[in-house]
Amino acid sequence: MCGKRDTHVAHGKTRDAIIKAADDLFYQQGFESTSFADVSGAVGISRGNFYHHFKTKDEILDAVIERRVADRQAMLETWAADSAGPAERIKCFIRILCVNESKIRKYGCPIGTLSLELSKLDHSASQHARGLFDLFRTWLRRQFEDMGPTSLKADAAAMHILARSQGVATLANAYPEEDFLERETEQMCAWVDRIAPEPD
Amino acid sequence: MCGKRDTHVAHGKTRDAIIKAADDLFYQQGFESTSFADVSGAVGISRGNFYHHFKTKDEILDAVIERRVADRQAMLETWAADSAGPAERIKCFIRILCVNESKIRKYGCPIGTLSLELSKLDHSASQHARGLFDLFRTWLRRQFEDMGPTSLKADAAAMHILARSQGVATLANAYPEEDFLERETEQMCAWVDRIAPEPD
DNA sequence: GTCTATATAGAGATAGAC
DNA sequence: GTCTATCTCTATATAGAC
Repeated sequence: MCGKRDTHVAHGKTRDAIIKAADDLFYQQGFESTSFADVSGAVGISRGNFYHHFKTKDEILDAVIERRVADRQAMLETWAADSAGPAERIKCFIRILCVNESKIRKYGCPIGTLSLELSKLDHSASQHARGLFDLFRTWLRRQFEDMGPTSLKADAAAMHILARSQGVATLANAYPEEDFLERETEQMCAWVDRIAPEPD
Repeated sequence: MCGKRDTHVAHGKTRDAIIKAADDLFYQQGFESTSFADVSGAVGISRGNFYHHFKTKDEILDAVIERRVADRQAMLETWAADSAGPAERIKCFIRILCVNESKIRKYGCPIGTLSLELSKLDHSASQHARGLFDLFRTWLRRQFEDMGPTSLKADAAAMHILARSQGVATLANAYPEEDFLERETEQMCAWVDRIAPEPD
């Protein structure tokens, strides 16, 4: 109809500000321990105003997940556009651990920690949050497929890289003082090179 | 003085029952979202009685962590006693993922999820909880040392195995339907064999 | 040691004025 | 669209009887 904007609701600066603030706070403090007061305080609006934009806390959560999906999707597209081959693209993924090192040390992985928290809360948005993993899984699988025949199935390789990234993030959070994050990412990159078939 | 019991307070069946119930609930629901009502309900006592045993919620948390430490320590000692060489012992560690598969799928790793939650809550018991990781890290390091000269430093190898276990647990929680847990643990065992020096 | 109140604070959520 | 005021529920924690 009016071009670019295909998503249902995107109106309002305040709404976007709420989502942005909630995104940060959910990451830093966790979903459950972040209150409306925290978010509205961060945005600089009253608690009452809140409910004009979101009827429930779960609605904000959904919006935050959507925001994260859009953000990561854009990131993946950038890598796909910028990098030479599939191996190099996969290494881009691995290196976000280094790029976001300080945040990961403080708060862990934004996707993994949210997934675990919602799982424990037995929250209905658990599946929605898993879509974030799906995004990376599918993208990684695609890259491994593009590599040609590898020793491991493309999806298994994708899950392997995902799992190792998650583990590194969790331990980097528990042991923030280590240089272990860099060491592990290098090992992971070496692993990618090892399973990649030699170029003709 | 009276032999075995060297820890300060161990009196009381009710106290132990509270710790046990809290341990389970903290694992299943998370620390923050577990209320006194939940725990006292599970034990079958009144909320008021609670405060005769624990003055604050943080005190229960400390007791739960202590309980987990003791439990894991006993487990490690069993493996050290039962298994032939260091490589076999390390594989015992790796295989707890399989042994506890159904719980891990539902709730993740009890150590990793607690560590991440307390980290996000910026909770003072965060360091205490890291002691659980330390336990495994030190034990694993010891096993790698006992292997003789390996391609990786013993502590780096220990952290590597810890990280991969954490990652597998997180993804197994997000994707409970996969047989990916088994595949990954086999890969990890193969990795251990690969870095182990050949027996003379 | 266990119970029944109760105090207090904070959460999510609503109503209605501007 | 934003505000203040308020409702309701639940959480941790306390007091005091048995």
